[in-house]
Amino acid sequence: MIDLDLVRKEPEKVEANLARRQNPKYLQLFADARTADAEWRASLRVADDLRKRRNELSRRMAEARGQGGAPADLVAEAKAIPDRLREIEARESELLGARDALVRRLPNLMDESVPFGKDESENVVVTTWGDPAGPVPGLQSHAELLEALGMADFDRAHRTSGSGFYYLFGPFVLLDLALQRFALDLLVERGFTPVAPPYMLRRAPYEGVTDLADFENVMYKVEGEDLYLIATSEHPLAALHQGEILDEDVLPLRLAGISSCFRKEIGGHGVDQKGIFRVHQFQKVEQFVFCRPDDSPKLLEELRANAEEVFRRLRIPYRVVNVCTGDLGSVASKKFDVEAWFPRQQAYREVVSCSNCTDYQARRLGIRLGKAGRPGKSVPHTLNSTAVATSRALAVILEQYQRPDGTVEVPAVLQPYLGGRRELVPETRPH
RNA sequence: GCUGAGGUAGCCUAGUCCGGCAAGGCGCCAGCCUUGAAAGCUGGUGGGGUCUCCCCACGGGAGUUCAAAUCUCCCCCUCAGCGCCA
Repeated sequence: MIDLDLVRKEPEKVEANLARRQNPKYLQLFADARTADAEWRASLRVADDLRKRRNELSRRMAEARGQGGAPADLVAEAKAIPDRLREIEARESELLGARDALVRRLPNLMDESVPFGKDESENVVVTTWGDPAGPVPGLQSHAELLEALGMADFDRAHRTSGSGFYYLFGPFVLLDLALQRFALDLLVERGFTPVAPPYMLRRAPYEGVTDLADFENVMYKVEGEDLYLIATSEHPLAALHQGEILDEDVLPLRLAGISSCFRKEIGGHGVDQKGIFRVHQFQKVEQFVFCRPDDSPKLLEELRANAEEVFRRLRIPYRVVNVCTGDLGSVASKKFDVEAWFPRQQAYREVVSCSNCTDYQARRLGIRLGKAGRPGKSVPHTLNSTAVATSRALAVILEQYQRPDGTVEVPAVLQPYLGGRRELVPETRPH
């Protein structure tokens, strides 16, 4: 949620920022929000005047209580107020509800360095690392390869759970765990605290952290409970300090979340239909930060550097793009994507998303900055970035480290986590 | 799941039985005092507005009433005990 005070005091600035999104619906939303706010404030004055009169009369009647009672005309006036007030207050709360609903739907204000563009094709490449290999004849898709290795079963998973699910087996499961532990160790080395969060959240905190428009499309709801499966550990990490006052002196808080992630909407199909690239469930190690407002640009670079380091150590070629105005979601103020090179597809595909959400999530979650136990008026900033999502990273490893004979080299940095195992070779499962 | 106790400002608490301007403490801020600090003293310390004044705010909502933290109803959450359980 953006700062209502800013909407009132510097509407031109907010409007200009929203205009860069090139989506007329936001400008309309903004205009509607301002109108609703003005109407609510006008209505509030009328109600305030009436409440003032009621309080006056009420006070005088209390004073007159022991002295023969209040004059009849006062009583008559007082008795007439509640009905009128009920009507005005109903209108007032309706206007306030409408105002809040509109304001909450406004997207975050974008950082000035976000490049102007219409969609993801206009994201701006800011860094490239490694050599993107040319086409390799006979290179198998990660799904085919996994099945040939005997380390995944997609058909049975589709039967038991539907498409977008998978069974993994044997050493590949250990590789998944190795990747998580590798990323987590890297973050711990850099001052992050590992966090194992709840995998389900109530709706109220969830509304604080996500784009509400996406909510119903993405979230799995637990039937009969006010609980939703998390789409990323970013969400419970952000909600960790819901309603609290964070002491400036303890910031920044660097958290490394580790969890399974659950998503209903998994996007397009085609080349990814089978496999682990687009799935309903995957593991992710996530970086999350609460910080002072001034520090968030610097921390965005820090998170991005950590994410890049994961892929450098894995020796996976990648590039980083600065996500343009037309492709930026509604929560982030600025976002980098790290895109790994998938040789079979001859394309860079997103493996990391690294965002500065400024005060947008924190304000919705009712988190305030404070000092020495005293609440202040400002709101901390939050940032998040993938360290590694194992589904995507494993998919790219299977393409990059695949050998012509159908075996797979284990990336050097992961070997210590696998007891020194250096390759994946076909296995016969006893079932 | 059952039973019980709770939810009041940044924190802790009183007020609820019996309706009438939300009291006190801690912490924090400012001033005085001091070589400096502590202590002490004085004042301030939720949100909003048409800002010497007024309105709102006691978990949320509805109701009764001239008037609700207080009475009635519904709901939410937390804790404790019991039950179940990897």
